[in-house]
Amino acid sequence: MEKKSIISRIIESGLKNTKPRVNIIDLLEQSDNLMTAQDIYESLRNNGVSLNLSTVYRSLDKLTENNILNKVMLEDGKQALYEYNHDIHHHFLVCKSCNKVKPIYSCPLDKYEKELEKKTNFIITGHRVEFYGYCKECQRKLKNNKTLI
Amino acid sequence: MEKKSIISRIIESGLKNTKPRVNIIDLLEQSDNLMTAQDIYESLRNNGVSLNLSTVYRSLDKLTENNILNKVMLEDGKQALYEYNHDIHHHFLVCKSCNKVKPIYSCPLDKYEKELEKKTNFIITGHRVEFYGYCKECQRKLKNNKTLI
DNA sequence: TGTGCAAATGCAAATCAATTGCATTTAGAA
DNA sequence: TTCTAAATGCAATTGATTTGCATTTGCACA
Repeated sequence: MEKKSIISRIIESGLKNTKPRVNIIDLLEQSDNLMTAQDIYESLRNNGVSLNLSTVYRSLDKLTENNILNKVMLEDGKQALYEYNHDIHHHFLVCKSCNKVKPIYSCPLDKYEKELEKKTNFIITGHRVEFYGYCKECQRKLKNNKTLI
Repeated sequence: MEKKSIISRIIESGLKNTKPRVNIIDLLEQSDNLMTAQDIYESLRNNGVSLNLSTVYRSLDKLTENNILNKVMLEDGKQALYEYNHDIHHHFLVCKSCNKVKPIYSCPLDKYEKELEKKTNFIITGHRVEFYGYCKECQRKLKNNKTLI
């Protein structure tokens, strides 16, 4: 995404257009992988952007609040992951060996969710689904080494 | 569950039968709600059981490793929750207002999971689903107060 | 029924992600 | 250009969880 529309998204949210925010959004928008606050901090530093880790955390909070980014907590619950919010409903497929996280852009739950609302009297506003397993590469490693890393 | 079968489960796992472990399993087995390590620690202390918080954490780890308990990480990712493992596949319905967590004993994903395995070449070993929304009681509060707690 | 030893515990200190207080800087409205 | 709320940097703090180490305990085996 060009810088201009990143800046628009920031400003339309009522946030100030600052370098750390533009850099963070830009980085996540380019990235194929979800990133932790620390990942983001290091990646930007390595690319000559000077900023503070607490600024990264504060920016991520604001940008997540304003739906420019998504915050994702996987099963291990160690660190939060962030992704650019493309406004496309999706879930994740997580490899338990290499920890790669792959988005899945189909969702089997729409009908089920409606049923569940009726059955439970809840108003359901969202759901979270993750699949855990082993990716093709790690399956191959398993075959060769008889052991997963 | 009677103490005897709790002890059997511990011993069958190759763990030592200790008071903290029996107490923790017993508590979670009785409990209607998922509990944090802190919850468990306080509840046992209040019932006259003397034990240390780090013992609670270490016990929870061992008992989770051995599938006697389940560790659950919700979206907020603040504290881990634990439940007795009844070996019945289930998911959760979480109220975003009062944070109540309700287990759901139906699962819409079996067929979908198989499709996904084919499509992605992953071997899928498990999945996690949570629904987020507002429970009946909190909906009522919303109506009355025009604001959720 | 005692003995030995690995496993478990208690306690204090450490870790690690994330948050906060406060002084300084900055974006952007007027 | 000026002004002010918002954002940042830095250091200190928090809160959940983990770890090191000395002590205790469960339990296998004599």
